[in-house]
This record gives sequence, structure tokens and C-alpha cells, in this order.
Amino acid sequence: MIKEKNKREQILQAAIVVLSEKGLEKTKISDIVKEAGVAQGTFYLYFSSKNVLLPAIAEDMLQKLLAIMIENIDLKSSFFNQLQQIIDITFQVTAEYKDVLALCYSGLAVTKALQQWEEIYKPYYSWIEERIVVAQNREEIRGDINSHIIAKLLIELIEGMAEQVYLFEKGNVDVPSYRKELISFVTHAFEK
Amino acid sequence: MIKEKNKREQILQAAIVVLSEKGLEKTKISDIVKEAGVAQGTFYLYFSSKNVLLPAIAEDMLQKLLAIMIENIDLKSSFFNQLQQIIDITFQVTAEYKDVLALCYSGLAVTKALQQWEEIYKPYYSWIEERIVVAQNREEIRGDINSHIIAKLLIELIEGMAEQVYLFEKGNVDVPSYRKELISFVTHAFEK
Amino acid sequence: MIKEKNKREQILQAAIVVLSEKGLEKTKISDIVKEAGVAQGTFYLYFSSKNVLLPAIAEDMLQKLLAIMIENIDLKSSFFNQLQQIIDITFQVTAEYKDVLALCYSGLAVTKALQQWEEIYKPYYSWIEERIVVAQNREEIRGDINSHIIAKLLIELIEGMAEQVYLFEKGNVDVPSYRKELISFVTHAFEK
Amino acid sequence: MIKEKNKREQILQAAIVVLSEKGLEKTKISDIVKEAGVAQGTFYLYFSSKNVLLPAIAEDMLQKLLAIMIENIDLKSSFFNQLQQIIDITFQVTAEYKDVLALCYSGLAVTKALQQWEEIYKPYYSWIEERIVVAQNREEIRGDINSHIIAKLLIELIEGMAEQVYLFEKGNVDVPSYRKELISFVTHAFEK
DNA sequence: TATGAATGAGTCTTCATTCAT
DNA sequence: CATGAATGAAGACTCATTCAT
Repeated sequence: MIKEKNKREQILQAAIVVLSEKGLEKTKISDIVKEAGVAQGTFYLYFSSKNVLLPAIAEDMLQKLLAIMIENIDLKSSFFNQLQQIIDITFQVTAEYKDVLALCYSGLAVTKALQQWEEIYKPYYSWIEERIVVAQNREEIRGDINSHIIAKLLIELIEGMAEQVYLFEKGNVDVPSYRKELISFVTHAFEK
Repeated sequence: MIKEKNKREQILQAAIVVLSEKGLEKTKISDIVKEAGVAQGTFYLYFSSKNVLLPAIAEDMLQKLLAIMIENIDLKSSFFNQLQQIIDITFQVTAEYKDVLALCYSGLAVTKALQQWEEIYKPYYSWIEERIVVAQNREEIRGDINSHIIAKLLIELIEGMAEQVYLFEKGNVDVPSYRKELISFVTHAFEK
Repeated sequence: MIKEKNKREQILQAAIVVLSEKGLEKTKISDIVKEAGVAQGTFYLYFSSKNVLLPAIAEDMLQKLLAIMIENIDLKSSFFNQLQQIIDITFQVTAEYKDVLALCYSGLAVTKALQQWEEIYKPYYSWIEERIVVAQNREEIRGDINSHIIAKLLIELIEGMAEQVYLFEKGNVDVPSYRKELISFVTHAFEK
Repeated sequence: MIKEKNKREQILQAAIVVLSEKGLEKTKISDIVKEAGVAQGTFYLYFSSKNVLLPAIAEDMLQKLLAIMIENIDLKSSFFNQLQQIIDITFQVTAEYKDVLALCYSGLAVTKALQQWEEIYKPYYSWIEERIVVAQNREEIRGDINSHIIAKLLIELIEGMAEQVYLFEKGNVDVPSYRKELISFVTHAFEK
């Protein structure tokens, strides 16, 4: 049971807990509302159906991730330093929320609501793109980079590796090595 | 309806067709068998349950992809040339089978059968890793690369971008630019 | 939205509107209160449950119908003249309130509250019966008629035909012909 | 439990039994399938939803009623004799199936599928109309009657009275008197 | 009186799976 | 091997009703 406050948030957090435990298919609305400590019908006061849950969670997650990034990353430091921090934060958050994040990352296959996912990712894409543009202006990195495309590529890559590490090879993998290789790879890719 | 031959293959192909159209949740066994032109019960003669379908499809797909790679890529050409070809082939195959591939790439979240996916990808990983190792021995690329890890990173990245291009931004995206940026990015990353 | 005044009446009128539109099964309390412009809970201040709605509406309707009859029918005119007027008024009222009336006429089957409907119709039956008795005393019609039974028969018949005309064959029927045949039929039936 | 045979028929008969007992609103699919001795899902093999039950039953009933009429009524006897028989059969059948018939007669209010009901009644209307036309040709009854309209009127009237007798005033009514008055009424109405 | 958020029992419907033929 | 009618467990969703404010 999760503490009172805003009912929608309450249900959302409960959904994250239950989905992490059971996965998408095995999660029943009844599990979620039990965890949230509300009635079955209350769920439908805030979410029109089971299918809108995943996008809602993804949005929630991504907003949190972006908030942590913005708070922690020193925009005055070098791009490569920022890059390391972005990777570290993504790895940490992925480690913490691995199960739900996997659901989010790949939720598209189930819901087929591609457009929506783009919408959700947009602020994150923009923020990363801005970092690249700034770095280009500072002449820290290659100038012949399409910042828009590479922002997506970068996010795709970092999230993908974090998934690899924490989801596919649960623990029995040398995380620091993966981290190091990833940083090295993208560093070389960006370098002049 | 798909032509007779081997019943298992017949059902598998029908499953790909239906899954592409309807997505995972909305695909029923009854749809698949109708498309395959066989009886409901026949499905269970070849597949123990609905859940083994996705891995079976993924295996099928990945084997095809790898076969195309092996057949088309000139192992004597430079690593960077091979890289371009790998990217092109992945883009082409993704374009053709985009919907099912998305299902495969991200099906893990739903089925939670991670280990199995690793198993399926293993030969592909190995083959890519071998390309990297060969290139390192030929001193075409950086030597300080963990070929095992970077093989995964590379596949993850290429498939991720192909998905981006063909799934998220259905057509209304400048594919050649994405391709060019991707090639440029990985080329720089590998370069000495 | 219906104008303020007496809340009970307000809700009743809203119920008629919504029931006409949606039919019994699809009408929810939430629809009615929205139409009435009151809160969900307010409904239960005036009606103990959803099931008391239909009888309440029927009573309302029948009182109106009877009031119109009493006001418009010239008791001094001949029975056959009165009969025509009764038929005309029933047709007019049915035309106006066709959907709710159908609900009322046949609502019994759903609620199974037969007795209640008898109660509601009683004043109407009595008034018609009185017309028949008066006509018999005036020797305008056959004397060998059981006024009590024939009153019911007459109401049943007129309402039934009005329903036929306005409900089943929405407009694409020759109303004057139906009216003429009905008048002719009952006239012959009553004639000495 | 009802004996095997044709599953659809089995379910239909069970539905009639249960609906008679419980009425429309309180009848659950689970009750019907239990009575029919089949599985829940089997219902949906033969009926697309709960809502198609009533029309299906009505059709079944009306076909039976018409079959009985055709079998029992002596077409060579006088029209007035036939009329009596029609009334008697309608009363008998109504007495036997009163609850379901009420559901059928008034099912329109719930389902709002008027057209369908017209379709179902069509053969019955036609058959009655034919009786009227034949009688007119034989010059047994008034010639100035619109057989098409009066057929509907007659059915409406007879069924309405049967309903009155067996549904509204369950038993505590003098059936023979009602029958006698009805016959007398229609006889006078048809007489030259 | 009036409100409307919250409730939760109730039921329809779906669909993977089985099995007698 | 193949069939497809039958199964029945499972769960999403609805909506009349309540009650704290």
C-alpha cells in the first residue's frame, strides 16, 4: 500500500510497482488497485483503460529522468564530461527501474502507438540536441554532425546499452567494462 | 492464405503476416490459423503454446538476416566498407519486416524470456564480433576495443536506428541522412 | 440542459429526453443528471432508485394524456365523435412522445411490475369506461357490451395502432389511412 | 438441463426457460448456459451477444404460433369461425408462454431494433391478411376494409388482450368473458 | 439540500487450449 | 496427422449507489 496524496499519482506508482514485479501480461487491474489501496472503479476515473497505463508511466519516467539530468549535469563542464554523466545517470536510473523501463522502451510493440512515444521523448531529445549544438558552437566536437539525428542516436545507444547490461545479462556482466567501452565509443565518435 | 508445403513454416509465415498487421495483443491464434489455412488444433501440433511463437519468429528472422549478411558481405573488403553494407542490409530488412522486427526486438519486455533472446542473437553477435576482431588484426580500426561488448553495441545501435527510421517516423523522415549520420558516427568511433 | 424550477420535475424531464434518445438499457443515471444539470447524488434525493423512474414517467405521461382528453373532448357530442377525438389525441401525443411511450407501454416486461402499471392506467380506464357507459345509456351503441373489458380493449387497440404507425413504420406509412381504418373498425364494432 | 440435439436450439430453449423465470434484466448468460448444460463460451458460438437473444426467441415463438395456426385452422370454415380459432390459439399460446411473449412483444423498447421485429412478424401479418382477403372475396365480411392495415390491427388487438388477461391480471380475471367480448367486438367490426 | 468522488459487486465476453472424431 | 467444436478460466470494465463535505 502506498501513501495517500493525489489518487492518479497513487495509482501510477502502484502500477509501476506491480508491473515491475509481474510484467505487462500478468498484471491485472485488480493487482494495481489493491497495491494502490483504492477501489477497482477508481482506476477508471483516472485512466480510460489498461492500455493507457504504459504511455502514462513512460511519460512519468522520462520526466523524472530528464529532471535528474537537468539537476545534476554541469552545463559548464566539457561535453565529454557531460556525456559521461548522462551515461552514468541513465545506467543508474535503468538499474533502479529496469523492469518498468524495459516495458516502456519496448511498449511500442504492444500498443503500436508510435506517435505517442515520439511525443513523450521529444523534450528529452531536444535537451540532448541542445547539448550537442552547444558543444559544436564551443568547437568541442565535430561540426559535421546533424545534431537532431545524432541526439536520437545517442539516446537510443545509451538506453540500449543500459538495457543490455541490466536486463539481458542480469548482473553476470562486467558493468564497468560496458560503461567504459560505451564512453570510449561515443567519445571517439564525437571527437574532432 | 499461404501455399502448402511444410505446415510449421506455413503457420510461422502466417503468424508474421498477422502479427505485422495487428500487433501482439490483438493477434489471436484463430487469426493465424485462418491466414495459414489450417485448423485451430493444428497450431498445437507444431507449437506448444502461443508464447513460443515470438521466439520462433525471431529465430527465423535472425537466421535470415544473418544469411543475407554472410551471402552479401565481402569479407575481403575493408571493415568500413563491410560496416556500410551491414547497415544497408539491416535498413533494408527492417524496412521490409519492420512490424515484426519491432515485435522481436522488444518482445522481451512482454514475455520476460530474456535469456532466450540472448541465445537467439548469439550467432549474430559472434559473427559481428569476428568482423571486429579481424579488423583489429588487420589494424584497420582501434585496437583498444572490447570486441565482445562493441559487437553488441553496434547491433543495438544499427537496429535501433533502423527502427527509428522505419517505425517511429514512418516515411516522413530523410532516410539517407539518417544512414549517412549513422555511418559517419560509427566510422569515427572505430577509427584509429 | 433544462431550466431550474422543481428539481424532481427537472430530473424527470431530463430522463424523458435521455430515454427517448438512448433507450432503456443504454440510459445511465449519469446521462440523466448531466442532462438535468444536477449532481449524481441529487438524483437519489428525489428517486429511491433507477427502477422507479419508468413508473414515474408513465404516471406523468398518462396524467398529461388524460388531462388533454378531458380538456378537449366534448362530452355532449356523440360517442362516435368522441371516439374520433380520442383517437386523434392519442395519435398526436404518441407522435410527440413516441419513444418514451413505447418504453412505458412495454416497460412492464422489463421491470415485471405489472400491478403498478394497472394502478397507473386505472384513472384512464375509468374515464373511457364512463364514456362507454354514458353512450350505452344514451343508446348510441350496443348495449351488450361489457364496458369494463371493452374500455381496456379500446385503449389497448388505439395505443397499439398509434405505436404501429409512429414507431414501427417511422413516417413511411400512410397515417390518414391507418386512422381512417381504425375509426371505421371501432365504429362498426360499437354500432348497434 | 435440456436434452442434447442441436446446440443452438438447446440454448434457445434454455433461454426461454430462464427468461420466463427471471425476466430480462436478471437473466445472466451463466444461468442460460447452466440450464442448457453447455459451457459459457458455447453460447457465443451461436449468438453474437446477449442482445440477439430476444429477436431469436421472438422469431422462434412466432414461427411456432403460425405453425399451430396453419395446422389447426380450417380454411374452409367461415371467417368468423376462423377468427374464433385464431383468438383461442393466441390465448392458449399466450397462457403457456406468457412471460417470454411479454418479453417479445415489448422487447422493442429495450433493443430499439424495430425493423427486425417487423421482419419477424411479416409472415404472420401476411397469413392473417390472406384470411381477410379470402373472406372479402367470399363476401363474408365488409368489403370496404384495407386488409393490410386491418391485419396488423387484428393481431395487435388479439395479442394485446391476451397479454391483458394473462399478464396484467394474472388469473384473477374472468377469461371467458374477455374472450367473449373480444370475439363479439371483432365480429361486429368485420360484419357487413 | 446539494455535491461528485469513490466505491465494488456484478457480468459479459474473450480466447488459448483440448480432445473426440 | 488433421480437424474445429467445445471448453471455462480469467479479467476488463460498468454503473447504480453511497457518503463525507
